[in-house]
Amino acid sequence: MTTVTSSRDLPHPAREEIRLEAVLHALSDPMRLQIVRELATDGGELTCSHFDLPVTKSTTTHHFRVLRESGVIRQVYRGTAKMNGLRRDDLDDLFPGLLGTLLGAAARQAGRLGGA
Amino acid sequence: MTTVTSSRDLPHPAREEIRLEAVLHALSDPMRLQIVRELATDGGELTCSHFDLPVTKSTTTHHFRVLRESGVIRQVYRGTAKMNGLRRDDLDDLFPGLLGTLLGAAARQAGRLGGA
DNA sequence: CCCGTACTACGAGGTTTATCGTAGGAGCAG
DNA sequence: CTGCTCCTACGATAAACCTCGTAGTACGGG
Repeated sequence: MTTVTSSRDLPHPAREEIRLEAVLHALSDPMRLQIVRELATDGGELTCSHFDLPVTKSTTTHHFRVLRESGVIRQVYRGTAKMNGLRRDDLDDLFPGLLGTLLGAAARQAGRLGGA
Repeated sequence: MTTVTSSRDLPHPAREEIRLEAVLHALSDPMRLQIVRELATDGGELTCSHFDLPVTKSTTTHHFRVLRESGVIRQVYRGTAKMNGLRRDDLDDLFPGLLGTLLGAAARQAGRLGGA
């Protein structure tokens, strides 16, 4: 049972290699924070093309790579599509509560800025 | 009772102007994260010169300014010294639990990397 | 008034970053 | 095989960032 999901493989940092500074830097970009927020509310995996960001496709690819290389998301090919998912398990293990608090803070700010 | 602490005043963002992205960006630099960690463990106010960072004085000034302009710390002159303190009240109000979780994550990583 | 201490302002250098456009590879439907 | 869709790689550009050194300001002590 070799469970081949795809042929192309993408480099991810191991759990112990994830650095807090890199995670914070990754999330300090509005575009990337938005991506992570959508991934969190969905809960599962989303394709790159699902996101409708106000930047070109090239730039979107760049942001996804920053998120992956910092250890925030996991990316895997499925056919021609590339699925993206939060590394919730790893992040919660390394930094308990961080992801949740961060998402809460982002939601709070979004409500404050965009809300009535 | 005019409680004049100093003549020079430094520009701080108001509480509602503090942006999560700016806070995360400020804390994504190892030097600044270190500063914030020391300020947190101390609890009170510390002078700039108290910190012994592996960079020049100019660079240290720069980092303190980034922290102030992002709303993470409050700076005030007291004589020739400049006192630095965390804006715990404002941050806790805007982003409940964020500062604590962030400091916890930083401590955890420091223990993991530097510890036995 | 002069000097020392504490911090800043400004400019420069080198790296990183965000963004784009074009060209191209990998998989799937005919 | 042909085409289509999804995504990537590369190069370019302009902005931002970290770092430094030098010169300078503000305050307090003698």
